[in-house]
Formats: sequence, C-alpha cells, structure tokens
Amino acid sequence: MTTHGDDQAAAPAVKTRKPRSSRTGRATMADVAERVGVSAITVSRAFKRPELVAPDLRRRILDTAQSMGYVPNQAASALASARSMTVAVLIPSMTNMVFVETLAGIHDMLLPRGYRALIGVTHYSPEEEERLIRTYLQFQPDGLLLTGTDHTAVARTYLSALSSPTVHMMELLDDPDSLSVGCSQEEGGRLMTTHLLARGYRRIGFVAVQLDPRTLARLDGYRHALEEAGLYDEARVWRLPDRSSIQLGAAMIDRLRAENSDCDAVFFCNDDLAQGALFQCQRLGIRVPQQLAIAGFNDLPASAWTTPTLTTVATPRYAIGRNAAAMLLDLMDGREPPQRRLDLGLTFIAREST
Amino acid sequence: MTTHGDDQAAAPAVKTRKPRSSRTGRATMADVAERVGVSAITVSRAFKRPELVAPDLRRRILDTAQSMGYVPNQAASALASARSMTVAVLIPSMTNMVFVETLAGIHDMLLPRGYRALIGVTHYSPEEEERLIRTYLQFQPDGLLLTGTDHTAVARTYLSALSSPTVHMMELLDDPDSLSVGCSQEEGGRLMTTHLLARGYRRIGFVAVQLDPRTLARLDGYRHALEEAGLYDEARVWRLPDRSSIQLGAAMIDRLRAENSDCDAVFFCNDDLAQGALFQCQRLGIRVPQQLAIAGFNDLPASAWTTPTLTTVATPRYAIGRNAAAMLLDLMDGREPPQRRLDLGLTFIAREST
DNA sequence: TTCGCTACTGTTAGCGCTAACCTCGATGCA
DNA sequence: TGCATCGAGGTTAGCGCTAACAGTAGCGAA
Repeated sequence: MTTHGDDQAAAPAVKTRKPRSSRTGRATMADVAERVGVSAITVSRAFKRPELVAPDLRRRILDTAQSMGYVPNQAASALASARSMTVAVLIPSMTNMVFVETLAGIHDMLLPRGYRALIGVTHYSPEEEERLIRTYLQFQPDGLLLTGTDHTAVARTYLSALSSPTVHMMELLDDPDSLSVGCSQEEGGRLMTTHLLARGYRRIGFVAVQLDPRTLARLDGYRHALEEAGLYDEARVWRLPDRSSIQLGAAMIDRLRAENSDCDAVFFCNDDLAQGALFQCQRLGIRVPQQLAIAGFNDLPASAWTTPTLTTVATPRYAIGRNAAAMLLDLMDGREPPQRRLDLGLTFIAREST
Repeated sequence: MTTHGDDQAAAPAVKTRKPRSSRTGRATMADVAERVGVSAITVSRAFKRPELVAPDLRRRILDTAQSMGYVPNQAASALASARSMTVAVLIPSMTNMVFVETLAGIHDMLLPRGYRALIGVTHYSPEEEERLIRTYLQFQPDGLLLTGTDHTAVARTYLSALSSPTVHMMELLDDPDSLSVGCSQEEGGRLMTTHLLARGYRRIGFVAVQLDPRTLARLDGYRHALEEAGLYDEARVWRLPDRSSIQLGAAMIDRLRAENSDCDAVFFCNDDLAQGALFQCQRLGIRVPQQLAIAGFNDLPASAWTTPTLTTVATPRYAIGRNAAAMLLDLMDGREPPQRRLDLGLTFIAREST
C-alpha cells in the first residue's frame, strides 16, 4: 500500500487516493486484484506464469478480469520487464507479393508465440530503412527481421549497438557472426540462363529494374552463365531504376522493337515485368516463344495462367519468413539456432514461354 | 559504470545508485540530462516540446543524445503520458492488393504525424478480428481503423468501452455516431450490371466468392438492377466461400461449361477472378466478349493489360486509407472531422471484355 | 520600487506493471 | 523432533518517462 493513508481509523481523507482505474478509464491490474482479494502480483502471475498460481484461484482471477473488461497494459509490462514481445520487421515493399508472403510466414510463426510484428516498409531505400530502424528502436523490439544487407553506415551502428538479435532475410550472408535465411539470387539467375542456353537461345537479354541487391545478384548469375558460354553482350542488358510493374514490362517490348534489338530471348528480373511483356507480345502479334522467348522470376500467381504460361524461378518466400522468424525465436529465447545461415533453395519452373 | 559510488566525498556507498544506463544497456534520458548538465524533463521537452527549450540548449541536448546513441523508450513514454502514438489497423487480407493500397494511404497520412500503425490481418473472420482487437488493445492505441462493420458481439463490447476513436473503412455507415470512409459497394454492383444491360446482355451471371459483406453488397446491387429489368434469375448466381484467385476464376469458366450455363455475360465480384476467367477463355478459344462478356471489380493493375482488357469498377482504396487516417487524426487531436461519413465514390471503367 | 508577465528550467510524484526477494504453512525424511 | 524443501502467495522497489506545478531571472510598465 504505497501512498494512501490506509485503513487505520484517522486516515486524513485529504490525500487518500485509491485508484479505481487508470487515467484512461480502463481497469488496471490493481483493480482486478482488489476485486478478487489478492495482490497485484498474483494477477500478473495468473496471466504470465500460470503454473505459479493455484488453478481455481487462477480461474477466478481470469473470470473477474474478463468481467471487468481488463486488458493488460503492454507499455507498463514492457517497461517493467524489459521485454516488449515485439519484433520489428522491415521489408522493401508491400505491393510486391514476394514480401507480403514473407510477412505471412513471419506472422504464422510469431503470433502463436505471443510476439507481435511491427512492420516497416523501406521502399528499397537504405535511408528510409535507417529512419525506420531509429523509429522502431524506440519500441525496444526483442528482435529484428531485415530484408537484405544494404544498410547505411548509421544503420549499421544502430544494429551493432543493439543487444536484440537480428536476422537477415532473402540474401545469404557469409559472415559467420550474422544470421540469414534466404536463397541464392545469383544461382537463380544462372539457373534460368542455363535453361535458355539449353533451349538453344543464343542472344539472351536481361531486363533489370529497381536495381536492388537481389536484382543485381540475378544479373550476376545471368552474366556469369553467358560469359562461360562466351555469349555475354552488355548491349543486351537493360538497367532501369523504375519499380517493377506490368506496365513497364509491356513498355520494354516496345523499346526492344524500337531499338531493333536482336534478342531471341529476354530474361526479366521479375514476373510482373515478364507478364507485361507477354501481354504486349500478344497484343502486337509477336509469337512467344517462337519469335521471342520470355522468362521471369519469382513465380507470381498469374504466371501459371498467362498465354503462354511463363517460365520462371520460384523463390521460397513464405518459408523464408517462417524460418527467419523461427531462428529469431530461438535467439530471443537464448538458444543457438541449428544454423546461422539457412539456404532454402530455389525451384526452376519450365513453362510454355521458353 | 552502473552503480558507481558518486563523486561527492562522503556519499554513503551502500545504497547509492545513480543508474548510468538502463538494464538493457541503453542510454536513458537521465544519462543524457546528466551529460548535458540539465534535468531529465528538459531533455524530454527538447524532443517533444521544442518550443519550450532555448534553441541552443536544445541543439546541445539533441547532439549529445545522438552521440550517446540515445533512443527514447516508447513504452515509458506511453506509460507516463497515456498516449501510445499508435493506431491499430485491421484489414481482412494482405494478399489482396486492395487492402495493401489502403494501408499505403494510411501510412502516408500517419507516419509524418508521428503515429505508427499496428497492422492486423483478420483473414475475413470476425472471430479473428475479435482476437486481434483484444491483442492490440494492450497497446492502448490512440485510434482504431477497422475494415467493414462485421464484428462479433464481444468485439462490439470492446469497441464501445473504448475511449479511443474508431473509423470504419470501405463500407459506409448510416448510424450518425459511427465514423466511416468508403464507397457504396452496392452502387458498384448496380453500375456494372446497368452497363451490361445497356450493352445488350440479357443473361448476366454473378460469381460471388469470399462472401464478405462487401461482396454481398455488390451482389445486391447486381440483383436489384436485374430485378428492375425483370431479368434476375437465381440460377445464374454462384456463391462460393473460397477466397478469390486467378485459379478459381479459371475454374469457374470450366464449371459454367460443365453446367451448360446459358450466360452471355458474367460479372465476377473481383478482378483476379475475372482475369482467371479471361485466361481460361483464351485457352479454350472462347471469344470474349463475342461469345461471353466478362466483367470484374476493383481495377487491379493487370486488368488494363489482359487480352481483351477487362471492364471493371475502380475503387478509391488509397484515398479511403488516406481519408480514414485523416479523419482519425482529427479525432485524436480532439477536433470534429468535417464529416463523419465520407463517400469517395467509384469509377466505372469500360474496356474490351464487355 | 513594485508588480506583472514572459521565457525558461526544475522538482515531485506517479503511470501500471514485474523482478527479486520474502513469508508462511505443509510435507517429507532422517 | 528438527530441519530442509516446496508450493502458493505477498512486499518492496523500481522500469524510464512526463504531467503538473513550482520556481527564477529578466524586463517593461505603473
């Protein structure tokens, strides 16, 4: 009984303040405790450490709490326990299905364990990422899930000063101190290029947009494969800073024609570009794959349904989210994860467009 | 130097505890204050109420804070001020672009004002929504943004007991006490059906999936328009609980053929279904719109690029998110918003598929 | 000179929880 | 019988911030 005059008779009524409920009008743990006739810590334990409270008392506490509309105050809990039960998740884009599915995997792993995700969208910008890291650090997250490894110097400082574990998604890191879950983008690029070569295409183009590290890694794979075959030609590579879209893919077909490109196949760094290209070819009467082969990356839902269906490489993004979250859970519980670098591989999908 | 004995000579070393930094090892406001030689409240004001601190002192405080890597503790701030600067946002799905774009509008409005969004995905389930509301109430959000009005009884109780303002998105409410931003789904259904009638179609089918309130409102609009024309036939309505997808749209074309449906036009409740239908028609050689007209809803990006392009109704989802957030900001600041029910209208888009 | 006022900065007292330690009675065992 | 042990609960003391009030200095007006 911290401040009030207490029950003894002559309590000066003046400063007697037994808070019935918080400033916000909501019931507090103390209110529930008083109603049940126990101390606050017992209520706390009934929620957080059930095994420490006698079963029927626990039942009574939970019932009373429910009937009073009591909801624990997360801020107070976080402050007192130094655990926010929150994980900050930073992804580059939300309009790109790839990351949305990653998010789904993260959620499915985290929510049942009582953790909440704080989602930030970096728009592929390291500066924006830095800003978001600063903001989300205010929440004292118990863990961080980042996409890629392209951080600003300041962001690196924040991260290294941070005691909470951080797992990198999508790209794989070689540094043994870092944790990563993903797949080799470079291998993906190589896989597709090798397939196109095997199909007999010799003048293979590459369209890179967004120019994020993953796109560039795919481009590397493409280049290496073609260099090995002695067929690499810088003139068949298009690099655009724009974001990936169906519209841009369609526009690229127009551009290839305008430039009199001699490509017999074009490898687009993302499926939506390739879909746009397919649509535009259909519109212009360009026969795919006879006149021009088209390949994509990521295996988006529509790619199995276009005419012709699209050859692509499927990335295990849901699994990446799930496994990255699982790795983080291990670390947050103080366990060493089975591996600090988890390669989930890729699936090549040959369809009609090549 | 967590517990050092202090500088003044005869300080009783026993219980003297001047915390140098928090348990988590991070610098606290008190650390910054000590370093600068001011009190903690001045540091607090330098961040939150800059106009109350002399400009050069403020500069010194901010610089020192930066150099110490100080990050305010949001939990402590929320607890002390009873303002979490957090808005809980519940949407039915994240794989549906419609809601992702709504989210973008919300973010664009909220983040610059210092508010953070806590995103929850209900998967179109009122029970899941109830669970999420309970979870997010723990964060004492300063405001709530909900999709639709289909809540459980318990959720309603939570919401009415809540002092934070709530704005409903997508659907419009007639109840003058509620706040809503959206458009009339029913009108959308009517608009499209009227268009199809005007084009001369007489045996118009409707494919409803998910069966959420918005889909059913579109169905109502369709039904009313056809009833007025004396052409409504329950046999041309398909109701499926499945979630909307390209694949399902394609399957529906197969099903229509298997059932020997006499439809001359089909209105799909969502664009991805319609796209799937279009793809399947192309595959089967069904000429659209000559043999069968196809219409969608929502105007997803690919709909302008399919062959033929898809007739649809564009919903202002980004604007809905933005305006709902703006309305919430007004309310959180204690201002009455210009209107409590904001209809942002729809745009009918006639293309080649009808 | 005194008052009132503005512009800053400080002091005090919590916000609603939980970690850490403590009490107390029941139990088991030598 | 004595004592360690355990299970179930309580006490105390903050976590790191901010609201509310309390100075204090400086300055112009009466």
